[in-house]
Amino acid sequence: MNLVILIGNVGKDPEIRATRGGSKIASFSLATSRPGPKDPATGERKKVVHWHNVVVFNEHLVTLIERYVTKGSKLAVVGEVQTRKWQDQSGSDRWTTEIVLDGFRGNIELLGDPKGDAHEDSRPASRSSRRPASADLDDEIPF
Amino acid sequence: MNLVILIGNVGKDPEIRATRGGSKIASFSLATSRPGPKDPATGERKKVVHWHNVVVFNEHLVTLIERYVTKGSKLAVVGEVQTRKWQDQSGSDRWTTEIVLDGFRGNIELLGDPKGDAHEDSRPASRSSRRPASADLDDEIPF
Amino acid sequence: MNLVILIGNVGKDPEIRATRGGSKIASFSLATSRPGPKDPATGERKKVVHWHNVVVFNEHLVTLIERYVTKGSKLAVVGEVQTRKWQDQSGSDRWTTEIVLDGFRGNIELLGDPKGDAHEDSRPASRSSRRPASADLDDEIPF
Amino acid sequence: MNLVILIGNVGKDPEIRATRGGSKIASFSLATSRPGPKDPATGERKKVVHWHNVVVFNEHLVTLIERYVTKGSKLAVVGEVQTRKWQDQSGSDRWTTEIVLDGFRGNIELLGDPKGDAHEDSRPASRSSRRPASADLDDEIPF
DNA sequence: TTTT
DNA sequence: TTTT
Repeated sequence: MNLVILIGNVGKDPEIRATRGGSKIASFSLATSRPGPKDPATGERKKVVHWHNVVVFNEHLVTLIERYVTKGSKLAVVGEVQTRKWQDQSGSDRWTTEIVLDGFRGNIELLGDPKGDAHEDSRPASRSSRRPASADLDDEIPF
Repeated sequence: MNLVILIGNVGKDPEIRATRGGSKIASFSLATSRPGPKDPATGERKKVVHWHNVVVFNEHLVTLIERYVTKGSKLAVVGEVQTRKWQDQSGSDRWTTEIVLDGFRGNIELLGDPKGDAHEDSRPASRSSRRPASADLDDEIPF
Repeated sequence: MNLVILIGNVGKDPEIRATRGGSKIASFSLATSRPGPKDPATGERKKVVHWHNVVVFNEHLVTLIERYVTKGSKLAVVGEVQTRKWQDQSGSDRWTTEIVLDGFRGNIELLGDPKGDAHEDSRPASRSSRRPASADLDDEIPF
Repeated sequence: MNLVILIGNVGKDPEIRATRGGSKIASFSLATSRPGPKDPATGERKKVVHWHNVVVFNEHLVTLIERYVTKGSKLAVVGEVQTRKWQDQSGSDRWTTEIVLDGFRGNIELLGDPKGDAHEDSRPASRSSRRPASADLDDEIPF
C-alpha cells in the first residue's frame, strides 16, 4: 500500500503537457500547512508549511484540473508517493519525489478557489483566465 | 492534511541516532510494491517497487523500532510527507523528501519479519542480532 | 490500523454534552457525497450521499467544534470506525457504528462554512448563533 | 472523500454470493485491534478490538478473496464507509454500516494467513479447504 | 536495499 | 509558490 492524502492550496497555475503518446499530464505544487509550536514570546503558532509536487496522469483528472484548478485553489488529493532517479548535467544521480495520480489510483476533490466560490459538484462560474465560457466542456456553445 | 499510509518491507536494519537534545531518531528505507502492467510477451506482471525514506522522531516508536524492526520486516507506517532543502558540497540547493513520524502524528504496525513470525501485539521471540533477551524492556530481569 | 478520512458537510448544528466525568463530547452528522452513475435518460450524474455519525472525545477538538462548526460547515475528519452494541427497549441487541475522534487519534480540518468564509487557521469573524463574542475562548473578557 | 483503511484479521471464512445480475459479492468480518489503556492492577494492556462488516463488489477482488482469504487471514483493506437503511420484521427502520469495496474504489492487500505463509504477490501453496489445486485460476491443469 |  |  502506498497512499497519500493531502489537503492544501495550489501554488501556481497548473502546467499541462502532452506525452509523446498524445495523452496529457498535469502538474502543480501544493502547500499543506498545520499549526506549528507556540512561539514562547508571542504565544502565537506559526504555520508549518510543506510543499508537494503533484503529477496527474489520469485523463479524467487532467480535464478537471484544466477546467477548475488555478493558483490558490484549495484541493484534496489522493495519490501515491513515488521517487524517481535522474541525472543532473554533471551526470550525478538525483532523486525527485512526487505525489502521483495515475490510472484508477488517485483522486482530486475541489474545495474552493481563492475568490471564495467552491464549485465541488457544481457548474462553475466563469473562470476568466483558464475558463472562457466557450471552452466549457459540458456547456457546448448552443449556436 | 498531510497523511501517508505505507505497507512494505524494510530494506536494511534501521539506523538509530541521537540528537544534540538527547532524544533518539530512527531512520530506515521501506519498499512498497504493487503488481505492474502485464508483460505482453510472458503474460506476467512484474512488481513496481517504490522506496521511501522513513524518519521517526516519536520516542515510543523509536523504542519499538529498536526492539522489533530489522532488515526485511514488514510494516505499516502512518506519517507525513516532508521535503527539506539542503546544500550539497558545491553549494547548490537540493531537496530530500521523507516520510516523517513525529509527535502524535504517525504510527507503526508490525506485520511480520522475514523469518515468518509476526509479533504484532505479542511478546517477541528472541531476536538474536538486535534483541538479546537481557535487553527486553518489559521483562527486565537483571540476573 | 483503523483509519477513516471523510470530507463532507455537517447536517445540523453539533450537539455538545458532558460526561459524568466532566469532560465534553461533541457529536454531529456528516454527509459525504460523490458523483453517482450517469442517468441514461438525462446524462446527468446524481450525487450519491452517505451520512456518518461523528463523535468527538478529544478535548481540543470539542473546543474547535463549539467555536467554529455549525450546520453546513465543510470539514475534513480523521478518525476511527467503531461499532458498539446496545439494547433496544425490547431487549434485543442493536449495533451503532460511529466515526470516533479520541485521544491523539483523530483530527478535524475546517474547510469553510455555508456563509462562504473558511476560517481554517484564522481568528473567526463573529458567529452569531453559536459564537457570541463574549464566549470566545481566546478573548476572555468577563465583563 | 470517504476513505477507510483497515488492517486486521478475518473472523470467519468469507461468504460469496451472486447477485440477480450474475456478478459475485464477497462479505466477511474483519477485526482491527490496538493496545488499550494499561490495567492499573496488572500493568498489562488489553487489546481493544473492533469488528467491521466488509462487502466487496469489485470482481477482481472477489476472485482474490475466493482464492486466498480464509478465517484468520490478515488483510489490509481500503474502502468506503456506507450506512444503509432497512426494515426489520416489525417494520421499524434499522441501519447497517458496512465497509464497501466497489468499482475502482477499494483495494485489498494480503498480509499473511493463520498458517504463517503470506502470499502477497506470489502463487499460493495449496489451500485445502478453499483452494483445491484444480480450482487454481492461474495454474490451469495442463492436460 | 526489502519481501512473497 | 498557496491559502485563511
